[in-house]
Amino acid sequence: MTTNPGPAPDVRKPRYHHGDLRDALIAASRHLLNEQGADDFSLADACRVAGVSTAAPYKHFRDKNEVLKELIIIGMNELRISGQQALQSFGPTTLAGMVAMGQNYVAFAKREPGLFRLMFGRNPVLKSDPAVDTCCKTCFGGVIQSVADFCAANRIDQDASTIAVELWTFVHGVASLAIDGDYDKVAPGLDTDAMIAKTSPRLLYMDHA
Amino acid sequence: MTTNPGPAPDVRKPRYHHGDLRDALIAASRHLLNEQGADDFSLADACRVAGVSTAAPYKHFRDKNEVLKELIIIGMNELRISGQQALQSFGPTTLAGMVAMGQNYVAFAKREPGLFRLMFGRNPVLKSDPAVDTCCKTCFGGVIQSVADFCAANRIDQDASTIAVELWTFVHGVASLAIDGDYDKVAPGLDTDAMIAKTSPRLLYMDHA
DNA sequence: TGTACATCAGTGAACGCGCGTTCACTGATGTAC
DNA sequence: TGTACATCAGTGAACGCGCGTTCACTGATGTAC
Repeated sequence: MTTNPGPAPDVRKPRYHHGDLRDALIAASRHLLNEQGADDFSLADACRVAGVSTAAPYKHFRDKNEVLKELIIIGMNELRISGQQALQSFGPTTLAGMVAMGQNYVAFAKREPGLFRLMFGRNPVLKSDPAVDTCCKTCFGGVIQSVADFCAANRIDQDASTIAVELWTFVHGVASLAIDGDYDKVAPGLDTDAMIAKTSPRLLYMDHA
Repeated sequence: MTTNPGPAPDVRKPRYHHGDLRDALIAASRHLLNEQGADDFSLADACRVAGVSTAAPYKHFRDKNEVLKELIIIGMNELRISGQQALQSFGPTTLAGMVAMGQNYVAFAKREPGLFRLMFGRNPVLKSDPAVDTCCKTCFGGVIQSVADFCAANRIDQDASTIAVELWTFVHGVASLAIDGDYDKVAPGLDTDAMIAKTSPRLLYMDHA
């Protein structure tokens, strides 16, 4: 705001008050989650990355699960929004838009494999949280609505939510096998974007259109 | 063999020598894996189930990873064999056979979710083991060969291994979303067998046959 | 058939480790006067 | 503008816990004589 803001506080030197530890811990946790896997993640590691003591998080989060819950919500929102953007960029009722949304799903998983596994892995304690639950349903519901719109616009005479679940299932399979390294065993270097583009028309009953 | 074998050793009473601890530990580990999740599995738990001290496994396995590796190999073999059986029971080049193989894959995952996640989850240390690697490739390769045979017999003019990977991807997506409870959020009570039966013809280019 | 002995599958106690969480504390910051 | 004080985000030491693994041992079993 001012032209001469004075000497900025030296950010390199650790200060007693971090200033934005909450966000820093979320960022550190997210980074570690993706870097070293969802199973091995420890809050203590995140503290080390953020440069604070292991007791510091408890000033901002009730416990470790609160951090993980927030990460799930953040991830679900980002996945939903980026999916909608991918869809809109090609037109919400176009095959290309559907393909882009699927490719975006897999790109997200590849970019943030640990976060993706946290979001979709079995974890009843985290997923039964009302805020998390709502967020997941909003994300998945958005996909289904998009496919429903597509079906209506393209006069596809099938139950839209059935097709949506099938499409979701397929791209989720792609994402899972890709980030878990299972494709490497039998189809190394597989072009998952191409596979999604090739498969989507069949799943959407547009193979012979 | 004898008509009067004499008093059998009381199996209920724990003996000093277990007799078949190796198999018992594998069985206990498998049970716990499926019961309480792959992430939380501990060898100490398996020892408790088997009724031995936590040092006992080291007479039969080098370390915990050796147990997990063996479980992956066992699971992969069972999955491969049961898949072939499902296929054969309907005829190896029939659509019904393909569907049955896919349904068998998902049934396996639902029956043994922990083992399934261990088999397919990211775990470079375990999966880089030569025996495990070979076993995985044999299992996946068998599926691809089966789909190739199907394509050849049904004069499907597409690359068989591409179709095989697509089919595998889809059923893997079904299995993952089912056992991780993600379907529950948006499609509770989903009939996954029906979905596989409904989707397979499209994936196999037999929709309008 | 009975005895001495080698084998080795089990024990149980101990180790070091890293974790999540708690606790009394400390010191930087903002505000009231 | 300067000072007293409340606030509260941080510290660091400690806790209990369960884990994987090692170790010297023990006792059941099979075999040689």
